[in-house]
Amino acid sequence: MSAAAVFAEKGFHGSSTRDIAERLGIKQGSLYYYFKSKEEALGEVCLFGIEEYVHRMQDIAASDQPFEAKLMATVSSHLSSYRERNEALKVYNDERLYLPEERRTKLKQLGSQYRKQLEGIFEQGKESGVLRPSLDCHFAAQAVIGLCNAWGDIIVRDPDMNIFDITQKCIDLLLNGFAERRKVKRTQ
Amino acid sequence: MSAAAVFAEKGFHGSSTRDIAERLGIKQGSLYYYFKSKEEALGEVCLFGIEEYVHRMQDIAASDQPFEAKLMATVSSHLSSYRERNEALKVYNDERLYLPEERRTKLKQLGSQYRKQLEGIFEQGKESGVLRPSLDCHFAAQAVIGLCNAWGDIIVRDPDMNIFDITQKCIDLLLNGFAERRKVKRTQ
DNA sequence: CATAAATTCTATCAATCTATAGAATCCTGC
DNA sequence: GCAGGATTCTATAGATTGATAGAATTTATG
Repeated sequence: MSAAAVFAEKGFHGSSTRDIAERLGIKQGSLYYYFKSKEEALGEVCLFGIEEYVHRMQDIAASDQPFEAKLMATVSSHLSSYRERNEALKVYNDERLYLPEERRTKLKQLGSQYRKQLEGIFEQGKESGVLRPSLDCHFAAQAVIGLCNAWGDIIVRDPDMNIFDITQKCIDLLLNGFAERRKVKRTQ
Repeated sequence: MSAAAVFAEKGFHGSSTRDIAERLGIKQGSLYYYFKSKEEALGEVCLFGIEEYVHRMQDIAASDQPFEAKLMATVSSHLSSYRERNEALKVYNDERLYLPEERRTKLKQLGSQYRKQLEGIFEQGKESGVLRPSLDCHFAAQAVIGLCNAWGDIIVRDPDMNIFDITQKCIDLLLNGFAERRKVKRTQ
């Protein structure tokens, strides 16, 4: 379903049904064989984008890996999904608020499921002693999502960007921050 | 100029000139006494948003403060600008790409000026020994901007959010990350 | 008050939009 | 090759859009 590409490029209100039909190689009227309305099409694109996204997170959260590996997998999956030009995720991020309330309930549920699972990963990191006990896991999860989406937007517009490099730097920021560590002797 | 509020809520293409006029308390046709076109109105809103934003950064960068204070001021200024419902900044972030190339040159210049000044602040942090010498200042600046915009979007939608709390946590993330520090003895 | 300038209004045009209806075409299985 | 469903087409309705023109009104200035 390649209406996603048009919505991603021009936004929901900026995309006419003619634009979408042209991308699909059919005429405008033929669209309504597939969709009851343009709004329904947006709903399906958003759902497709978030579903793929959530499924990957489910696999990561359920896997038997240490915290660091899960965080790495999360960031890597999130960023590479933009490189693969998964326009649907961008559409979910940018256009879902234009959907009427009834059409957003499923999206909201999936979105908060994703966030909660990411929070769970941070809880695991705390329990294993890798993360500070005082860490606000809700803040942490939102920060990861926000950071990845921001870099995702940059990646989408610059195909020459080195995703592996950015992934590494994001992980490093999330774990260690930018500050210099003082020279230390370990006590244990 | 309160077209900003309409653009921020409904997006550029989702806002009709009638919507904008209604918010201003005038009739649709009267708009064109002020704007040559709807696009020109968007350009002015974007410019207003980024200009205020850049001016604050200029003051911070030029000020005589240590690195940590400048970083704090940057994040604080960025986040509180969303609390003050500076819709124009949101419009700049979300809608500027719908402007034709010629109208975007000034915006691009201001945007990269902001980013460069923020990079300069990180350079200062490196020179003063607070930040790691290996830090990629371009990455760092983009990360700060992305993180603040992501939290800005959340703040705009939830007026009960504690901005001071978020500012603190963002600074803490940027400087120290989420990981636990091992127990250490300082050698110096 | 009178004149001019600034501002807003009404009315309207031409273009574009979403959506529908029914005809035309394509594909599949017998 | 023919029947029938699936898919696409054309044509069009009805609403909304951005923008313009000129009249009406308000505001400022002498």
